[in-house]
Amino acid sequence: MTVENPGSSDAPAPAPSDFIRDIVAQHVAEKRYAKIVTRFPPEPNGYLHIGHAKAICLNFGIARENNGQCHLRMDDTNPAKEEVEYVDAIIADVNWLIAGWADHALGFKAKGAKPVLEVRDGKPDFQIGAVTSLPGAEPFFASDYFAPLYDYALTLIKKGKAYVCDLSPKDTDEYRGSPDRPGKDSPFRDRSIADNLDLFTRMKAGEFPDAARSLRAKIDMASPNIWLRDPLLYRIRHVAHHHTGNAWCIYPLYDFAHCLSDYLEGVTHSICTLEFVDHRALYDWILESLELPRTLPHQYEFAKLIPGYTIVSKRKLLVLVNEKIVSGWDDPRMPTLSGLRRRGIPASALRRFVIGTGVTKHDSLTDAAAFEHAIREELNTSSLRRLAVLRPIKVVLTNLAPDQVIECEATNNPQDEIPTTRKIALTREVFIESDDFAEIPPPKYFRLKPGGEVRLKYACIIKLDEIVKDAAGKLVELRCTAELDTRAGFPNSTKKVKGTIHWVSAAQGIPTEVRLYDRLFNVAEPDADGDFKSHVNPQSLEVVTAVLEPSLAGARVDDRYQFERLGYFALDPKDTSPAKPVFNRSLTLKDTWAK
RNA sequence: UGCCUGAUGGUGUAAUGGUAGCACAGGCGACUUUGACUCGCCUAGUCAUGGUUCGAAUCCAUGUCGGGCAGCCA
Repeated sequence: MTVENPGSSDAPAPAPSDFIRDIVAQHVAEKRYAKIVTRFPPEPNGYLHIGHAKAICLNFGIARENNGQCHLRMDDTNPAKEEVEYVDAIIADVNWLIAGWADHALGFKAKGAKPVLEVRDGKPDFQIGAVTSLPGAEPFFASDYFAPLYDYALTLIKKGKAYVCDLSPKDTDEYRGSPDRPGKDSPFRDRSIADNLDLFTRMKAGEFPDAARSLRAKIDMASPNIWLRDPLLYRIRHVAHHHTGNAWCIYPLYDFAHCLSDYLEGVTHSICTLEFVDHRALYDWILESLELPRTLPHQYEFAKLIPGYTIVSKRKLLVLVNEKIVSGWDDPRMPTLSGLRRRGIPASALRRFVIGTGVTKHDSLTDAAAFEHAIREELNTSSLRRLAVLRPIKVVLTNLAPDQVIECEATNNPQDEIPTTRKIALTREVFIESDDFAEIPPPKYFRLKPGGEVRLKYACIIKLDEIVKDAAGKLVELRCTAELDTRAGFPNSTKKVKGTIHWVSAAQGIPTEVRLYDRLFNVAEPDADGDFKSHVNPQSLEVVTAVLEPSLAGARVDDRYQFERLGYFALDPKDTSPAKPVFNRSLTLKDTWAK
């Protein structure tokens, strides 16, 4: 996935400055690079989540702001964990998240384009095929570089900087020492270059079983930095790879593959999270040891986003999926991009949030309220107001004839500069929210109560006359009088009552199902005690019956709605059918009364 | 007890030797045919101790506390 940035009159909004952007800006001022190139390199072993959104916005954002390019690259060097399903999901998620930036040309390369190995100054060099814009574009794959990577390994061996080691995984561990105790040299460390070349070639040829041998960098077994204690570069794995099939039985490890993939793609700024700080010395060592002809990339690290009330570890999210605690990776309660998308969260809100958290070098827990605020800010301006009643109770307006229909005008979005309206029908029988009636009201209850008055939004004020119950004492209906002269345009239209509630005509409403989501966990740091499963919020999903105003029959998956006084809702893209719309609640409205 | 790295209101951040600011959250009030939105006001902070300096969140020293690193994972 790479696309040249053609520049645009629609310049990106000024991004808040941060220490990485400051570094890039300085490099641009120095004209250190011909073009700024970044990359977003997920391993396709799971779905992208909100933490990745930050890395995506950072990398694609920096490229965009500097007229550069950002590559979506599958960091697929471990075939045992990776699947095509994940590759496809990652592509879809990235496309969704940066869709609003697509005109700025980011990240995909021409379909089928492969890097081309060249020789420059007697050394192997590498050129990416032409980059292009969508459609038909595809992401980069680290596995596309297996051949040149193998050649670089050979070069390292020839320089005496790498050797084939026969130590078992267990012994390798043993020899590595510990943080406060130096390691000791492998007995195979001083093999001749010829032997190493022979052995490594045979490793590639498949002569040895898994883990029988490995290729290691020859650095320093006593280094205080553990990652410099002769780290493994290649391991033997007789397993098919999702992208390269059975072409290889040796696979490079992250540290070897990553820096060289960056180099091959012409990446200038390789931005990753803090846990790789210790790896930077190795990143540089490999690149420098190879004495490469072109400008080298450099690694910069930032603190990952840790949102409250959820978990983002792929391994643990997988547990939620496998143990069916959620319905799948795209369950609307999941912090995955696909889950958030299905829940109805706009990509723009996610971008607004992650950009707003800033970029620093210290870990921090981000308040869930900050995310919710970003979502409401987006949705408040863009969503269509509609009336929908959850857990309905029936109200009979006794002074209306059974077939009487009173047309009322409702505003579609009061935030619009010139708001449009639609017609809704007031009929003798309507539904109201059961929460909007209390037989024994708490203090300061503004809604419907015995002897009380309340306004039906966009219609008129009603007065409660009688509460009808069945033999068992269960509420059957509320009998009220409609004060028709309090409608808009009538003499008493300005009459004030404390409460205004929403409603839907019983005759015209659409009965359906609405899914109410809440936080998946009931504590801010679910895994603080290592037992996240015990903190799952049992009320994170509630399915309720609802009645929707008739215009919602034409609801579209891409539209966002605010059910007035309830929150923001969107059609569930999976479970909605023409016969039955299913709405997901993306988020409630802010509710100061609930406190 | 090795190496790396960090510390600013409750939370997230800005200030790059010169008035500690912004946002979220919280509180009070105004407005309101959404207890929403919007608007106004308020609460609250530089880890500690020294030093350099006319002046320190920023530079230096020491300490304290936190995070990361010992996969043939990324």
